[in-house]
Amino acid sequence: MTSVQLPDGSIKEFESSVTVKEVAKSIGRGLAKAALWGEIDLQPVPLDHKIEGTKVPLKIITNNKNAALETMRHSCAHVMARAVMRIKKGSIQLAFGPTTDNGFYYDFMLEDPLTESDFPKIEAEMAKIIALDEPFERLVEPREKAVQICADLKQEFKVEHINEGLADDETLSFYQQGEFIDLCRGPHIPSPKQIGAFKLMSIAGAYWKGDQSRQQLQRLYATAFFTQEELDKHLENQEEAKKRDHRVLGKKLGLFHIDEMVGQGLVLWTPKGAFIRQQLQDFILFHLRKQGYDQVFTPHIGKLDLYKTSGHFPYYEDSQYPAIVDRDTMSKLAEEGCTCGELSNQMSAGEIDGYLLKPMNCPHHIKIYDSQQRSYRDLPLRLAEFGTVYRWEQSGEIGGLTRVRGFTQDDAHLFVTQEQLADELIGCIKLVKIVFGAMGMEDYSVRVGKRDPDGDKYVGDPKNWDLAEQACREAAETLGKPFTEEEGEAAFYGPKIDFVVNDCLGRKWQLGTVQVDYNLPERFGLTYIGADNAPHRPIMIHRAPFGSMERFIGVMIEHFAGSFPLWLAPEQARVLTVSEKSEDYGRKVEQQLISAGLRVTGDYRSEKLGAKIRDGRLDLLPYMLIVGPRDAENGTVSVRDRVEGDLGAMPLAQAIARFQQEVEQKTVRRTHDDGGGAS
RNA sequence: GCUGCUGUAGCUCAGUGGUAGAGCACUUCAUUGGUAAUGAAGAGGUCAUGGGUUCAAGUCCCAUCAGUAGCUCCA
Repeated sequence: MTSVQLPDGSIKEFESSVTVKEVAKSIGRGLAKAALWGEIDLQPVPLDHKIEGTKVPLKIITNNKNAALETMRHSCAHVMARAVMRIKKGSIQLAFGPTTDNGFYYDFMLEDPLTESDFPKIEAEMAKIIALDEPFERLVEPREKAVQICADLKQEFKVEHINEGLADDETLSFYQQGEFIDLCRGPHIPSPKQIGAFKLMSIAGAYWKGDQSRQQLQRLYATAFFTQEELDKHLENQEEAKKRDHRVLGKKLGLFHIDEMVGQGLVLWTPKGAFIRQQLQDFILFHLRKQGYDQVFTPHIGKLDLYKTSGHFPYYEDSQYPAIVDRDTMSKLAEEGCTCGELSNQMSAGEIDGYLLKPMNCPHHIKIYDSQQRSYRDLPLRLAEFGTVYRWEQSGEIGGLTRVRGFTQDDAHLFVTQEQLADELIGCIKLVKIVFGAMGMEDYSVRVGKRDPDGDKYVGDPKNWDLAEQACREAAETLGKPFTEEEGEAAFYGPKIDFVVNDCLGRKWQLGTVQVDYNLPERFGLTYIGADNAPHRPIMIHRAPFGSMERFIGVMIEHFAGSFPLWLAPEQARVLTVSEKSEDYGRKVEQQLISAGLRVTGDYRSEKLGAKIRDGRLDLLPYMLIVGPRDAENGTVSVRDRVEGDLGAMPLAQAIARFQQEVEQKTVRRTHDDGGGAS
């Protein structure tokens, strides 16, 4: 008599000993098919494991749970580490080897560093280890013994981790497979044969415990799946994702250029990309006017004094372009043999003045606020500017449009009273909603950053902070989608709401942001005269629905996979002539469309129609207008739609009306094969 | 900034120490066609930059610049 207790507490009874597989079968055929292995008391057991006894606690692990995949991948990480230890000479320190969304990695410190040329050897060794089919055996040891084991293995990271990271654990578990033993919480798969297919992906540097001041380790990335088909599918998806990468599409579609000679992270907008950017600006401007914003312009530089008052200099000096010093001062300093360090010290001390390329727009806007006396009747004052700012981002961090050194924020600063704060925040959120809504971007996450209750770095009255955090929360609620509240994520000057999207490779980027600020009004001594005829301190809201035009457009290119909706497409339609005989009619059609306000070009080459259509498809044109003798005779165009394909001939006026309506309504139409939006 | 990889024609890439290559794009000519590639010819290069090794360097070594995967950072 054997009985098994399932995770839901139910008991299954059997006449004699049973295998895990048989238990699964007794529950259902589907489960038996999906079952990969069992788990008894955290110990994985294979499907043919014989269960005996009463009330044996059994969990059946299936393929359709991510947990199974993660367990298998983590076991594969052990196999990989074991293979590396067999292959590489010299000392090898193991760090951590967790799973990630797409696979797993293991961190090593090696005397003989890894390179990609080691991959085939490591993969072959892994295959050998898997073929041996040795189980992962769990060992539980008391602290002292555990430390001793790691010390004997000369695994100093593990010793440190037991003493610090796992200081509260009385016992520690290890998993051993053949000669390889590793401190590990588990669980593992019952047999390495469960690792269906694996592949080493890349090597990268990573700091021990994520701390830049600690040792830099080598991180070996890999992935694994239960079947070769799944791995192949994954690799194919990765390839597809690369094709919609905005850096690839930007080049292919001629949207922007970044030139070595101009400088790292400095974007040159080509006509097509500039057009898209202008459309987006016009779009948001329309809504800003409706919401009572005032547009301003401010210069790209400002005196150091401005940033000393704001507190951005010298505190953020390292992430700014060096200050601009006037010519006379510069030559005097050069004669004195002044070093960069001295120059910087003198600047912070205020001994010499200079100008900074603006790293943000707020100080300039504050000075506009402060340029006249303000009454409570003037508030809220909303100053908006597409303000270009420059930041000295670390060289290794720069890439494409998503992290650059010069970028334009769709910035605005709202000067409000405490009573107005909540409503104004809701207004800001509304704009963000309009932006994401117009793009059909639904897949973004919202984070409300609150102060750390134990922190002491925050400026402003705690009572006002409570009100502001509450206001942020309520504003976020108006989005009608879930958001996270994160303690300690607020800036020191106020709470904020951030909007984060993923790019085509799964990296997260913050786009829109709405931030409450108690600090700058204080530092600049801003006031307004209240109804009580006494001066009061306004509160500032910094907000940018797009975030930066560069980053937003980068993410947007990937979201649409380059197939922009008609209102954003730089080239909305192209006239294709069937032969040169129809060129006159084609040019007439092109001209009429242009007169109707559409962005249209013509392809009058002596190519075959098929070739012209192919080129148009590759350029991701929303519409192609095919004209031949038949159309010339009937005054029609044959419309080829990016989504629907050939729509047949229709009168030119009908086609124009259709396009104008689609532009007017900012319709977002998605083809089925463009992935449905990675962002 | 750090670790790994990469840099060859406008683009995508081949080229393991011995005369610089392909496809696409471009130009010209022929062709005049109805929904994803007509044919032929031509032009196009300081092999990222600067040093070094060698009889000889696109190829090997070093440095710099840039790109890239990741780490760290991001007012």
